[in-house]
Amino acid sequence: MNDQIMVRREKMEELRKMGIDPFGKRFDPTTNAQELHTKLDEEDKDVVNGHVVRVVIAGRMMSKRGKGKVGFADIQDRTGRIQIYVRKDVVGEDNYYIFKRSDLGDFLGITGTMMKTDAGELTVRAEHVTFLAKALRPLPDKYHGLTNVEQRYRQRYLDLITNRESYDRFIKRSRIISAVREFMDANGFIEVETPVLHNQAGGASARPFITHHNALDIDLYLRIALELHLKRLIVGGMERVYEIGRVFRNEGVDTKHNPEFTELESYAAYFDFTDVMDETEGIFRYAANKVLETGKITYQGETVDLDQPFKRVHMVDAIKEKTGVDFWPKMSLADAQKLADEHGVHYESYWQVGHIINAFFEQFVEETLKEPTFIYGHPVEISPLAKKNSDDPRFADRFELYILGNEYGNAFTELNDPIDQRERFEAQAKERTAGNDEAQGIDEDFIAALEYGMPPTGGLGIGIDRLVMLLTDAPSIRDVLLFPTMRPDNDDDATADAIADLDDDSKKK
RNA sequence: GGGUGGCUAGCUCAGCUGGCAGAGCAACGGACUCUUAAUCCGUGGGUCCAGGGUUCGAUCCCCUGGCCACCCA
Repeated sequence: MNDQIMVRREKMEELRKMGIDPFGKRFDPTTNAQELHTKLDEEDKDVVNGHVVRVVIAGRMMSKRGKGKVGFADIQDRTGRIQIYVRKDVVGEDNYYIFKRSDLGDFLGITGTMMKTDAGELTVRAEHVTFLAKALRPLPDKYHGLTNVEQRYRQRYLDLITNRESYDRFIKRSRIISAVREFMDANGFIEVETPVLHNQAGGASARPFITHHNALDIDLYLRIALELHLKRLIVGGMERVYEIGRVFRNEGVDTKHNPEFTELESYAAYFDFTDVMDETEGIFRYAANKVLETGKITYQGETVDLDQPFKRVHMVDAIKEKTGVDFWPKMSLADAQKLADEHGVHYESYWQVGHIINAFFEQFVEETLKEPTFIYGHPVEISPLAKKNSDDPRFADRFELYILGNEYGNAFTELNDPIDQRERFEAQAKERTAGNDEAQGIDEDFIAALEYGMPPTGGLGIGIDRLVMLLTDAPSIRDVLLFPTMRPDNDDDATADAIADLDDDSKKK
């Protein structure tokens, strides 16, 4: 315990002795910082000072400038900051003492009247200061804020207190998600909730987290996608459904990936993937305009106009344009492997032609797609849940949305032929055996659902975190996650982990 | 998985070629009735990420480990 913490504890006891609860009780603010600034910032000093406007505000004291018998402080609430002015001759000796002894970080309630200072700053002239809660630990530097990246993630509350741009970004995140819901609701979709615990991980290519249910004595998987349950609801006749939910993928962590993240998935009966393109454009455009009040955005120094129609390009055409390699002619696996060798594209033994086409796309095209672009016509081999194109069954009626080289969405005309679906699952199972541990298994219950009949359907998945990054100009996914996944930093935890690792090792043996 | 960088007071950061651990903010005491990164005078505050090694002597050099960030695959 350092000196500052000890001093604050002493002050806490001092308050108790004065009959003041250092952790306070219910308080009734009548307004907030933003409302006051909006109403009065533009008014002349004489006008503000000439009228008695009584207000009650509450918040955390962020800075304090005192003279002997008069002091100023900045109070921060959820809407911003407002200065207060406390005079000993106004609030009285005891009350002034409480103000004077309060620390940065303490919560105060102020009853007073509005004024403007000589410098023109809107200020609450206190008539009384109510002590609301003691901060027993000192806040980060009032000027620099908290800059230590690790600490900002581990102790997000400190980041939120001291770094307003971070606070505002999370407010925007909330508004973006609300806007997405508004758009979906307005288009006749209903929001549903499907299980997080799955008997079988499916709907995407990813390694799942495994957990265990004690009473049933079964292993369960945390979902890696929402897809297969939502499509069961289309079978059930709900016609337009969406879910915004957390999915979990047991893979690495970097600036674009967190083990748990938020996905929007929607399914609409009688849509095909071109309708879903329209839907996707609508979501992006609506969210941007609703939250940013413009479709023209800047992300990491690059500008994008979401109000313009998004480009629509077939994957094979995009590859041809960038590399000159033409995958339209029918070719054998050996032909494709030769092309891959010539262009330095790595491939696995179990890959088919389609996998190689996709690898060309990822290696040569993806990062060049700056303008919002729907890349469609993915190879069937990497699209086990998408319907084949009726003119060219090598490709699926599927698209991904790219903006500034990053992927934001994945969608297709859903495969509703249960016979074909079984074959696709079997191909996945074969890949799994061949060494792809991200390939899916065969979901018999899902196939059974399809056998009862699913209407032609268009489905969509959008990474909400990526969307929030784009709209809030955040360089890392961790900047839009309140509590990103972190290793424990506690020594005791580290020891516990080490022991757990030893246990795992002994089990393997 | 590989590479690079970071970890020093509550926070933000210095710390030279290896020679008594530093500043600003914050805190404490004092002065000050329109300040605003308040000012002025004074004071206290350290597991230099951890462990080992080299050395008369290590925040600094070496090794091992931890956590974080960035880049690459």
